[in-house]
Amino acid sequence: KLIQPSQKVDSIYFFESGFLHYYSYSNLGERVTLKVISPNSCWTIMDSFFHQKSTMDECQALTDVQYCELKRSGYAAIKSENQELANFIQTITEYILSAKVVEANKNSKLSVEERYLDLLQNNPAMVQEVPVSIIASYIGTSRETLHRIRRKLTAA
Amino acid sequence: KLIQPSQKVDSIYFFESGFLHYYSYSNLGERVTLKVISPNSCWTIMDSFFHQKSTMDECQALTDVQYCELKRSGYAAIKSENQELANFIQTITEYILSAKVVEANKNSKLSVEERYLDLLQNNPAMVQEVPVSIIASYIGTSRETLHRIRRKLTAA
DNA sequence: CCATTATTGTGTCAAATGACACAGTCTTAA
DNA sequence: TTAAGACTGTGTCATTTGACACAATAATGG
Repeated sequence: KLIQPSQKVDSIYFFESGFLHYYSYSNLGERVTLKVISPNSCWTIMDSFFHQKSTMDECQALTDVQYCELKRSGYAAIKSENQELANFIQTITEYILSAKVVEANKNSKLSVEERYLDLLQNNPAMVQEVPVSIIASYIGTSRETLHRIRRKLTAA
Repeated sequence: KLIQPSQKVDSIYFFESGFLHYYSYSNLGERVTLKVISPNSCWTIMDSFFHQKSTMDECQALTDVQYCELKRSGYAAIKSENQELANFIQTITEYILSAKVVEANKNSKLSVEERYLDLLQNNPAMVQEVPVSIIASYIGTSRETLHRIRRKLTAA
């Protein structure tokens, strides 16, 4: 539990290298992977960052990680700097929002196996470096079922 | 196919009454419900609206519908009106983005049955007025499995 | 009012999945 | 080098699910 136990998140992070595991627990106590954060990506727990709420989720490094941090005060400063920067941030926010919806819709349309194939295509490094059990939870299935899928794929 | 066949979406809509079915097709040709739009909510296909792309999804009214429309030009006009309105839109966008992520994370943690119970709690009108087959597709299961869940619930 | 269609309820059965158990492999630290 | 721990591979089995088929019940349109 290196990065977040159950606290307020006051920064946006940019990860230069390494993989992180963002997860939570279902009401049956089972750990659910919400996201695996890959290198060269921005991330924060938005609900906590925007609304200054404490989160119940957790995040921990799966490998060594290098990252930069933009504090809330820095974010606010950029927004109030001038109109252009504010507009730029608005554009980015719209972009991320749109991408989130597209991603959610894509997942609705894909089976577990298709999600795995999609991962293999778009993020092979993640498949290699992150434990199978976490990948399985991320695509919404059990370790064993993911293993069956992989066995089938190598057979072909 | 009353509202969108496969075209560009140039407006944000506000629905005053009625339910809409937003759906797409998997690569096996099976129809997948992406969202059921309830009354008193705002909606658009963001990827199409923000990036002026054409969508492959479809949307049709399930009941009589009353709505308002904000065209892209109107949206741009509001944003450029003055700094306060632009900031307000930024705040709303951040809010929606955060809510989307929270919703996606919640769904990851819930089983099909829990999603149905959640719907019953938070949107009983939708459960009553929208066909079971569409509700089933929306929560990610078959018509029959949803039926089994409902049978079990009424038995208890 | 009847006929047609859409939607819902239900049973059966094959297929997919998750849980469990355990063996194999790899890494790490003493 | 060995022991411990973590992760992976794999088989079995009970449960769940989806697909199919069809009856029952609305809803709709002449």
